[in-house]
Amino acid sequence: MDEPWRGVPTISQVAQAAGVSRATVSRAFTRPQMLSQETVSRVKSVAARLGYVPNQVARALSTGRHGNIALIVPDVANPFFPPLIRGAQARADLAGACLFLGSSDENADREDTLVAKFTGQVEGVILVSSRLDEERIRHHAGRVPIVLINRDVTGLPRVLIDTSVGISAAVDHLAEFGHRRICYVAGPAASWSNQQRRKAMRAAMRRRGLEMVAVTAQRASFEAGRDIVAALLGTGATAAIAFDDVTAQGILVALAERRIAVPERFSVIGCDDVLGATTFPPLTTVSARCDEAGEVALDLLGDVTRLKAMREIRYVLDTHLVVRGSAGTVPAAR
Amino acid sequence: MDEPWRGVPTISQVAQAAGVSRATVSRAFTRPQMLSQETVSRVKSVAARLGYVPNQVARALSTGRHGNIALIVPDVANPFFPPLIRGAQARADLAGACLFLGSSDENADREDTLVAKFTGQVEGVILVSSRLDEERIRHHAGRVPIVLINRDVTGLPRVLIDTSVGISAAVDHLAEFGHRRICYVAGPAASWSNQQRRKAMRAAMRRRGLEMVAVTAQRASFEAGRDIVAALLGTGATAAIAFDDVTAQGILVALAERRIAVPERFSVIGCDDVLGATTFPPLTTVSARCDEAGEVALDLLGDVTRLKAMREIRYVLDTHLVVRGSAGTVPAAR
DNA sequence: CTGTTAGCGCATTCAC
DNA sequence: GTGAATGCGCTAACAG
Repeated sequence: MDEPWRGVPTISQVAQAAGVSRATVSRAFTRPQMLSQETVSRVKSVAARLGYVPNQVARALSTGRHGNIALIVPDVANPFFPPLIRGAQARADLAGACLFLGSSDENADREDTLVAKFTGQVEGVILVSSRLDEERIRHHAGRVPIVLINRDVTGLPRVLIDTSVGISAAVDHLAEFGHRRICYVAGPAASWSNQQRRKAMRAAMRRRGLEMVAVTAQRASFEAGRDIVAALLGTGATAAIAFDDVTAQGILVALAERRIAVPERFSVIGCDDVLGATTFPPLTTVSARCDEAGEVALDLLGDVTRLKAMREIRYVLDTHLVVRGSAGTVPAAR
Repeated sequence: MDEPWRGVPTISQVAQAAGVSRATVSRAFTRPQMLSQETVSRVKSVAARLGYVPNQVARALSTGRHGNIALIVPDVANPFFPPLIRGAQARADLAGACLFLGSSDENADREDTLVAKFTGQVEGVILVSSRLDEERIRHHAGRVPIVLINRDVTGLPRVLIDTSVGISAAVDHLAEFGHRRICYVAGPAASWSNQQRRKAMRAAMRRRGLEMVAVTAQRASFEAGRDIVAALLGTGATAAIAFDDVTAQGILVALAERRIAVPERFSVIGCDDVLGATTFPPLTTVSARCDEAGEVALDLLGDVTRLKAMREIRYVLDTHLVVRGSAGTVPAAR
């Protein structure tokens, strides 16, 4: 069995077998209404018998469009992204498009390489939580339509998950429990989300007249969260709001290892709501609609390529606090 | 700013600007060693100035190869797959290939559609935990090179994660703790892994002279695991081995909700080791090298397409038990 | 070493 | 309604 998959027939073979011209076969697939009912069905049946299927590559070269789009995320393994990918995937299906996936490993250079590799092979790319600097993003945007998720670059279409209201609610929630010194556990410095969350928390804390302290995790990961707790406890804070759920989960486990009960002796709140109630105790968190972000981004990309012009679009998704069991009364006040 | 990304120059423009033929420009990029140093650098500099970049689609049509490969998984959001995707991704990078991602949603028809959509646009496809029946898999394999992961179809190249030794060790582990009636919490019926695990457990139990019972979760998910505990407890078993870690985690949480301490009153062991120590208590599990599976599959696909022949390859990855804290002494024996 | 010629498989003007 | 001709952008013989 040598090269069994090479047996893909071309349009010419179908044309010959059906006794029509290649143009007719082509039209039978792309504009059936231009042909007589009979011709269409005859061509199609012959095509089916031969197992013919239009060559997408050739079609793309001819028409200039193939409907492929690229999605680049910092880390496939981070639970924040799968729902988003799934959302984009669903929309791509609806549009008959295929999705290229790239994982930059939180590395700007790798992300740069990926975009370059995809450009010319896709009709548009979606950059999620891009670690690229503005200049490089603009550079790429000049070569291929780009939609940003969780990155705020003026002039480019972007969908932003605005966690500020959720963060504010989280601070209120903690304040009502009597917490006065709260720590922000920061994520990647290059992350727009991180900057936005930090800023939102600072504002909320100031408004409440509370004292904000901060520690920084090296990376958005379970391990980073676990490693940060010594520093976290050192700040004297009685509660923490973490950059994301995964980091919060790391904190939860490290606290459990130290026999520090949550929320009795320490409260922690996460961000993104990607873990659901799978932690112990179930994590109180700021809910973000990451699946919707993926859907919207793909739709936007469709608009952008269809309109053949890059419009200034800033689509903002809001958030809210999901109260579960990881935040409670401040120890001193018990 | 109208269609700013349309300004991509073609090979002809570069050729003209550099005063050479199109073939020379082509060679400057694909086989520089065929040209004089000087010509190469001159062409490349002109190309760079014009912002030329070879059109991958045209190149693919001409050469018949584009180095794209497709990866189809049942559910991107299931933590089993991201590491695998990441492994494949890494290898694809090394090979200069781009990765198409498809998520079938555990649905055979959708998977079927996806494969068809990708075929003709990729050089090969990797099917992970395919839900397709053998006939359909073979059908597709006749049109495009296919490598299977966790699906055992004779004649097709496949990489299998053999959990039987790990399962056996898990049973031993539980037996040593005094458990005599152990429940297998099954996953998707169409899953090869599920069948394999069930069989391995049955064999191990029989060998030990223990009593095996079983319940079936609708789907491999946290919720399914949580919903199954009533039935699980109803079996009278004192321990459970779950189809995968996610299901096990659901069981853990449901048990916690019922104030049934793990492992004091009930022991649970997972499969895949995709959660690490993120659960409470940390999950004892059968470790599977899912990232390696992705790497191997991609390498295999490379071999297959390079050799232009589909060889019978059956690559088996083994597993072992990772002991953490979710299994312990049987209640009655305490 | 480099230019010339000829397609890759398809969609798309035009004629008929 | 359908066929013949042309080109998408590039690579691959074949010359020279």
